[in-house]
Amino acid sequence: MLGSLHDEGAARLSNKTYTISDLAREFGVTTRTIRFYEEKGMISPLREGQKRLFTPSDRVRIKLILRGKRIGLSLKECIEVIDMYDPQHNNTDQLHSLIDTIDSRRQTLQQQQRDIDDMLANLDQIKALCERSLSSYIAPDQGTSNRKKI
DNA sequence: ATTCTCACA
DNA sequence: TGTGAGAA
Repeated sequence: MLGSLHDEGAARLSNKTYTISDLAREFGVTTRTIRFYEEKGMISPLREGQKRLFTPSDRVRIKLILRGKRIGLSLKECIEVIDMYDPQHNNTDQLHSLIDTIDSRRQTLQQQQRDIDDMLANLDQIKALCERSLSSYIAPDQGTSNRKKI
């Protein structure tokens, strides 16, 4: 937020950079997570000594990774989509590929929904069995139960 | 505050 | 797909 004048080397070429904690804060993830993505080859921040320097482009990549994650894409799927982006062209290939990935995701989700519906139905069925079983026990004799103690 | 590595779910 | 601990 604050234009920083206190960084000797960093800001002189109008090259904005971010520290790992800058981006972690901005995106609401831990620094650990960002390092993890780097380890997976999803981003390649510059180095200044040991410190990572993230460029605006790294920042966008992280934003896209997180966006993909939100719709349930695997990290691998996120990369596949992102790496297909080519600023020089139409990116119709990328878009078609993304649509395929989304369709695939929908299929998985719908199958899971069917599985859940199925389990829910089974649950209800077994519960009904239990309740029938219980009522067959207490039905014969309800009057003289044991609640007169105290 | 950041980095790395190893372990762990 | 990440998190936590310990050391530098």
